[in-house]
Parts: sequence; C-alpha cells; structure tokens
Amino acid sequence: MANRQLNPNSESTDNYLKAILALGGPEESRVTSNALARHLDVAPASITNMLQKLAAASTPLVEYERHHGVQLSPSGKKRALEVVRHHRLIETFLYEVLDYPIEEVHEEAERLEHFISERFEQRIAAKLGYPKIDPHGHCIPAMSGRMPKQSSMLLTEAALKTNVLVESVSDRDAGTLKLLKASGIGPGVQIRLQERTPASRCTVVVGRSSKMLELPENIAHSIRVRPLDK
Amino acid sequence: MANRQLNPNSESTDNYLKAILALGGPEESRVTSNALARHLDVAPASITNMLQKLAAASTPLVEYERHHGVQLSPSGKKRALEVVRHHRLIETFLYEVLDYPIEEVHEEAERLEHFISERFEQRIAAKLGYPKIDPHGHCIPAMSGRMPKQSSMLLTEAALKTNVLVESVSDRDAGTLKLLKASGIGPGVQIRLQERTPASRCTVVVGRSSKMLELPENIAHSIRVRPLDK
DNA sequence: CACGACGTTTAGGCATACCTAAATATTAGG
DNA sequence: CCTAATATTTAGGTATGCCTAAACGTCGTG
Ligand SMILES: [Mn+2]
Ligand SMILES: [Mn+2]
Ligand SMILES: [Mn+2]
Ligand SMILES: [Mn+2]
Repeated sequence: MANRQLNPNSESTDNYLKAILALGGPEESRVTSNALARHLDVAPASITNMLQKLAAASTPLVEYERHHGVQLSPSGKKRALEVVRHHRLIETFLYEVLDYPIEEVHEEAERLEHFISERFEQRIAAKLGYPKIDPHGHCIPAMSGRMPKQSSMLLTEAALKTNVLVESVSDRDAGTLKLLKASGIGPGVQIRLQERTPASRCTVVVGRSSKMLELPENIAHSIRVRPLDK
Repeated sequence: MANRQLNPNSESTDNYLKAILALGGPEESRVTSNALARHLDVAPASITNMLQKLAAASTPLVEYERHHGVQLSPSGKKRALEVVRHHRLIETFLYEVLDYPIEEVHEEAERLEHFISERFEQRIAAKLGYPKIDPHGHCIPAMSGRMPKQSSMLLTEAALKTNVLVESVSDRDAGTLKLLKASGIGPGVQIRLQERTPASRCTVVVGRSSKMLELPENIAHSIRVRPLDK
C-alpha cells in the first residue's frame, strides 16, 4: 500500500526539495522521477511515492503531474533555498572560522544544514560579515530567498585560448577538490583553455604561469568559468 | 510484536544512553524503565522495547535484566560520554564564539550533539582552547571519555550562613537560566544561604551585596555549590 | 505469607521512508 | 500509427521507533 503521510520537516523532505531545485536548473523546468532517483540514490518507486506525498501535503511543496515530473511550489522553493543557504553558510563557516580543508566542508554541511536553528544561521552569517559566496564560489541565497542568476559556463564549453576567471568548482567530490587545490585552481583564479579533446579532456594554463595542465573530463566538468572583462 | 532491530547510531539511541548515564548518577546504579520514561517523555512500554534492543545489539550498549533496570555497558558508557562531550563543547562554542545568550545554548546543543563529526568536535575544542567546563559550569568529558567527579552539593542542602561558590546551574530550563542571569547568579559567583523553608524555598545573598534574594524551590534546586576555601 | 498497588513487559498496531517486483504509461523509430 | 524500449507508478513489504491496552512480576504491608 502507498504511504499516506509526509513529515514536512524531515531531512528527507529537505533533500528532495534541494534535488528538485538543483536538477530543475535556472529555468526551473520539470524534474523526472528517474533523474531524482539517480541524484538521491533512491529507487524510482520510492521517489514517486515521496513526490505524491510532497504534492499532497497540507501546504504542497511540489506540483506533481503523473508521468510528467515535478516542479517546486512556492513553499517548496522557499524551503529549498533556505536549505541551500544553510549549506553554503555552514561551508563558509567551516572554512573561514574552523579552518576546515576545502574538500571536507561539503560532507559536514550536508548533514548539519537540516538541523541548525534560525538563530544559528543568523549568528554565523553575522560572524562572517554576511558573505555572498561560499568557498567553492557558489552564491549564498539571501535570507529573503533571493538568489542572483549566475551567468557562468562550464569550462568544457569555454572558448579556446581566451583568459577566463574560475567562478566556482563543484563541491560534490572531495577527491576532485583536493586535486584542484593542488593544481592551484579555485574561485577567482584566472585560467585559459588551450585545447579540448572530443571527450572533453581539457588542457589549461593556470594563472600567469606557462605550465600546461591536463584535466580529465570529470574534473574539467566540475569547473565553471566566466569572461575576464566586465 | 516486539521490534527486533536497533539503529545504534540514531539520535534516539544517543538519548537513551545519555539518560541512563544521567539517571544512574555517579555510582552508576541501575536505572528503571519508569525513570527513563519520565526523563525521555516516552511511554514505559517503548522504553522496555528499546532497552531490549540496546542490550541485544551486536555490541551491547546496556546490561539489562528483566524487571530490574539497566546499566550502561562499557561501549554504552563510552558513547554516552562522547555525546555529553559534544553537548558541552557545542554549548561552550555557541556561548563563546557565536554569542548566544546562556539560556539558548542548551536547546541547540541538544540537537546538534548527534550530528557533528569528530573533526567538528576537534576543531571547536581547539578553537576554544580545550575547555574543561561549559557555560553552566558542567565539566566537559575528555576525549578519552574521562570525567572528573564533581564534589558539589545542591544549594538546598548547603549549610546556612556560610559563603559558598556556585559551581554549576542546570541547563534544562531556559526560563530559570534567564532569571538566574538577571539575579547575577552563575558559575563562580559567591553566594550565601541565609534561610531555608521546609519546602526548600531559599533566601540567599549574592556576591558581596547585602540584598536578600528569595528563590522558589525549583530555582534553588537548579543550583549546585561547593565550599569557598580549598 | 498472601494481597494489592505499582512497575514492567508483552501484544498488537501506526508512521515515515525506504525496498523489489509487477503493471502500466509515454514516446521514439519504423 | 503501431510497437518496443524505457520511464513511471502501483502493490506489497521491511526497518526503526513510537503508541495504547492488557497481562504479568515484584515487593511492602497486614
Ligand atoms: Mn534558516
Ligand atoms: Mn558549496
Ligand atoms: Mn565525538
Ligand atoms: Mn551545559
């Protein structure tokens, strides 16, 4: 039998909303069960069940149409952005105040984001001087829930032989972050794409050096850049 | 039917172990189901079920004898002390670094104590200079799990007209803490018990002032003191 | 030493979020 | 426009921690 009830304050609910926000992209397009199943590492059938509960809650958190995926409702989006704000504030705090290595902030934030109070959020934001971006270069949603659009592109899509700035690096894989740190690549660093294989293997120059660095596809894919000028 | 399985890493498990540690007292005496039911605000039947699972776990966390209460096993005690260490370090951190008002640290610590990593524990301990007592005056167990015995007594049991030092105040009720703060009573403050009614209502003098302060029984009961000298 | 009050345990069940297997809907290719 | 591949949903079930009601044990008092 299907489950009937949702705990709208559970860690699980938070994670579904965050995933829908992330997978929907800036256009907030509908997200499929399968994509969620992959992202959350949960069986597709479990996703369907949860989506139905998210949609049927007394204040519905998603708009769900059978066989056609989901979108966040206004309340759902509000909560999703709040959790992202928690996540990125916590990451910044761990990095700036507790001197975590960059590659370890994500995992801790991923847990704590669901359990901190509004007061905790406020106090770390104040302590950090109300930061706007986290240590990976991701933008921190405002308390109001507003989050500016980023106009960056993947390194794998950048023009060849043009200087660009690293805007952000993905926080999801610790190994990748360690490697990037060792290579001197991080938010704010200038790089130039020298060459790109069909399989998205990228050769780059970091900073003003002349050394070439070859990045496998998965690493290159974790870097977002924007034009130098403006 | 009885439940068969325990999640030894759950928040619930942590809370049972902490409660058994607290209720067992310094002599680590056996704790009854009823006492736990009251302390944790859970039905007695649920307590029995959980105790059986704690005792039957692959590494048993309690020693349980039907109708005769429980004691912590060595592993159970280890985990209980670790959670207490987390709790008190977090309280100290919230108070010292994030400027929480004393009466709000407990609630936040009560949640977060279950979710922080060993690294987080280490880093806040380092940041705070490896503190030995929390803002309520409670002693913080060492990483090894060692915790010195406190040789204090309740204010309600102190000798009359003798100067004593406040060693600690209970962290459990925010209202009480606010009142104590307003009265200038906190760890390290010198007070003198002037008078005590049969119902444990206490009249005290705080510090070197000459003002009398009358404390109702529940407030007086939340204060532990020790002799001035030594 | 028997009884009753009280504490404890057993029995049965619910809530939430997950699972697998089977059924069904969508959609792309012929 | 039909069909096969694929995506999604339904059905039935598990895990963990909680509940109430009923049965049972312990222990102090008469
Ligand atoms: Mn918040
Ligand atoms: Mn990040
Ligand atoms: Mn620890
Ligand atoms: Mn405390």
